[in-house]
Amino acid sequence: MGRHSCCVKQKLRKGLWSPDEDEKLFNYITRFGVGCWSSVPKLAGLQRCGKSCRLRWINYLRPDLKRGMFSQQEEDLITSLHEVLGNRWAQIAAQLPGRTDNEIKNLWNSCLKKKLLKQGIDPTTHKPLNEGNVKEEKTSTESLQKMQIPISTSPSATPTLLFSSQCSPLRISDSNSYDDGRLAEEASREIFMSKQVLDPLSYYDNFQMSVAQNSCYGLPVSSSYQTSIRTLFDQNQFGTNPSYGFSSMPSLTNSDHVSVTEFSSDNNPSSKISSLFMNDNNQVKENSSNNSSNMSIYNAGGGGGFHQMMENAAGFSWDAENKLEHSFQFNAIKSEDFKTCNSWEEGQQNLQTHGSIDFSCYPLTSLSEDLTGANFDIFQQI
DNA sequence: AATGGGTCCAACCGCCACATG
DNA sequence: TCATGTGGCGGTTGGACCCAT
Repeated sequence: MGRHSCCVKQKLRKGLWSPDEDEKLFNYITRFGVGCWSSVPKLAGLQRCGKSCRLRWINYLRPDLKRGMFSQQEEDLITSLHEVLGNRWAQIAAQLPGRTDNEIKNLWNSCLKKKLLKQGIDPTTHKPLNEGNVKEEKTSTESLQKMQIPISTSPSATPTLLFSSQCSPLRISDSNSYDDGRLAEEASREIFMSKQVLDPLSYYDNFQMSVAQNSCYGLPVSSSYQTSIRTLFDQNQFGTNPSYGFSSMPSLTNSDHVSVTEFSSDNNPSSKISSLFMNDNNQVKENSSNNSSNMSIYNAGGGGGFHQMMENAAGFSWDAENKLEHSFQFNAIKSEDFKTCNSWEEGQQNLQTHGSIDFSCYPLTSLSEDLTGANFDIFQQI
């Protein structure tokens, strides 16, 4: 137990991934998706265990990753979420589109913890250090109760975290069971702590109302924090495009488009990939279809989301001699090629038929897998 | 220039939960 | 019901990098 059987096999590489390995994995996943991670290394020609491949994809190669520094707003959000959720990094990451649990965990351990300590706040209890030992046991549950967040250990459900439009208390929706408007506290407390899913559509719609009521997560929110969150959402442009449904693949703002263009004009190999994507994308008809897969969402709203993905893809930090430029074989993706598919197999079929990538059919991970499902439902309903 | 300490982060490890036969 | 395989998560670590001396 513990060590996966695939890891026991001999001659499996460990340690840092080479650009060549990244390339193989990326090419494989983008072409065929992921059916079973344990079979990926073999099929992709990698001397790695499936677990390692999965981690690499999740934490580094996935196109919807937001790379770069954390904004102050993101840090604030992480701190707030940590106060409520503790070290449940995957759940925290689910609230931060494009960020991985590993990334957030690292940020917490290297920066945020220290920041709080400097401010005289116990990073574990989020109480002033001199009060840290007092009523420590109450902290987490109190916060949860204030926020009307159900406490649970059940891992089965995948509810959606919503800002209520009617009132500040948090509501939980698993998109099936709780859409009758019951308050979270009426719903099972078994759910939220086990797994929460951000429903970006409801999230933003309702967020606006919550902000108007000076509340967030059912708690009073300072104006500065509201501003922070507001900015965070603005950055992700949820509000400007009704087609947005995949929060882990945020859109670019107009300025982002400019930056992409500029970025593409230099001689950076990565930017050449970006340029390649941009060229492909320029051929894409900008007709967003709401009855579409998540991938098609990239095309929605002037292609912002698609650009974001491409920018992120271009943002792979290959070393100076990276071979992406000539070795990655991305297929031109046309919007009409994107069909809603209900299974991985179907996605494979589409892939073979259209030669395009449909990420909605890919098993995603802690950050986005739930979003995928949630948003898929949303788009089916629209 | 060499080196030692600190920081950061990608990746690994160990465990748990769940699915399947 | 049990054994086994796999995915997912949080904790930990090793090495690359940075900076002061």
